[in-house]
Amino acid sequence: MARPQEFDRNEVLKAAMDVFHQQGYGATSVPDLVAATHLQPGSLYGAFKNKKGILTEALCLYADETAAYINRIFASSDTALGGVRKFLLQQTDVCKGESGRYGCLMVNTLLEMAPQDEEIEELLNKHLSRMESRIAKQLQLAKDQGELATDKDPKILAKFVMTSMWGLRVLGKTNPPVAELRAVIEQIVTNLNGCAKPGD
Amino acid sequence: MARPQEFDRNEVLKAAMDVFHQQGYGATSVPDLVAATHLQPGSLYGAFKNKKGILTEALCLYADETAAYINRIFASSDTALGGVRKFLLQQTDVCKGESGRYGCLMVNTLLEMAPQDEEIEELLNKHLSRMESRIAKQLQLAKDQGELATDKDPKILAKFVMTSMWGLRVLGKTNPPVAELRAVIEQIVTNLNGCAKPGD
DNA sequence: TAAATAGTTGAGCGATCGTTCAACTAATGG
DNA sequence: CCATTAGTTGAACGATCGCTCAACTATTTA
Repeated sequence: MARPQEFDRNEVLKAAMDVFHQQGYGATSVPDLVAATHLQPGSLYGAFKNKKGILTEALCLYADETAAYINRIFASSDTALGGVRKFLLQQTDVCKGESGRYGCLMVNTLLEMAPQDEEIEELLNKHLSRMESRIAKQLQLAKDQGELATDKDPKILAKFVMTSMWGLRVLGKTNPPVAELRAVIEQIVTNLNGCAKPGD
Repeated sequence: MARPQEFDRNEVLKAAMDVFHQQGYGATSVPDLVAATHLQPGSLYGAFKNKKGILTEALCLYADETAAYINRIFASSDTALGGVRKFLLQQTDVCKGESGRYGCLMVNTLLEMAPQDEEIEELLNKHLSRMESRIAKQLQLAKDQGELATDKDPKILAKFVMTSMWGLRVLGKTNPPVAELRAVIEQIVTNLNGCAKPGD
């Protein structure tokens, strides 16, 4: 085995992820990453091949964290449809304030790099569609349990939820008053409620 | 007056705007701009001060074109609310295909540069809120003409329309099948229809 | 404990970045 | 028609970019 690595790979990735999240990929220099991770260029390149390799793994970490976040929300909801509603309502906190101004790392990176960088584009589409599938699954569950009107398509609704969330992430970038953010989200949730089975 | 400029300032800006739109600000080099505008660095810097100056004016041009586009749609609609509906439905064409993958220059730039670059952030917020005001004005008109339920706030609805549009621009980046794009837009328009005065 | 292996260090590489400017060119004004 | 003014040119500047690698260090194996 010889000499072992002195750093925790996940800690390093978390630090790199934060820098990419706050500054974007292009605006983040290798010296920035060196400062954030406390690793010298050689170690960084030894562990991740190159700058894009660091981004790739940081995106996977971010996607995993997001997936875990969604699962937590769905798990803590009384009804299936209520879980999706809760997810949207939680976007108030996600999008408000200083953290809201950093937006979503996946959306930021998609807009910065696609369609120029096909590799990153493909990776992001994979992560995003995984997220969409999780929401679609939840909506299918809602439908199975009779919470959703029978003429609604969970897959389309999941796409709508994703699209709404993306829009909210952009809205968060404009540093809006929390009241406005909440009002827009309520408008979106109203739409979702309109898809519920009449009488519920 | 001495020697006159040999180039058409608007043509040059249009060319620069296209490059920024397709590649993003950071990924666009000055040689890229030189190639696209057919101006030498000296002329470019003489006319626009620096790279960011070019972006600034390109953003203004883009915002003006967008404003003109919205006005055209609103002017060609029978009813006020129908204009907003038409605007959303038109996003199918805006977001689909190759051009859809370039997204919205304003959203792209906002996500790339804010909150790091406060100057660009402020400029974009100005352009975007001008657009939002135009939509709010149209929705107020709809309300005045009794097309909108009396408990609806045109300003909030305008924010909702903007947010939906941003989400759709991100969706366009993922290169979705046109049918999916249309289905999501229909879901959004359904929401807007739910705000119409009952019985219309 | 010596040889082998793997990780760390940071100076420095070539390439490219945004920008400048001296030389040149074309118009205007006296 | 020459001096003045303004625009164009493109080579070249210093800064910074992403990245490499020889020297060094720590750990394992024989």
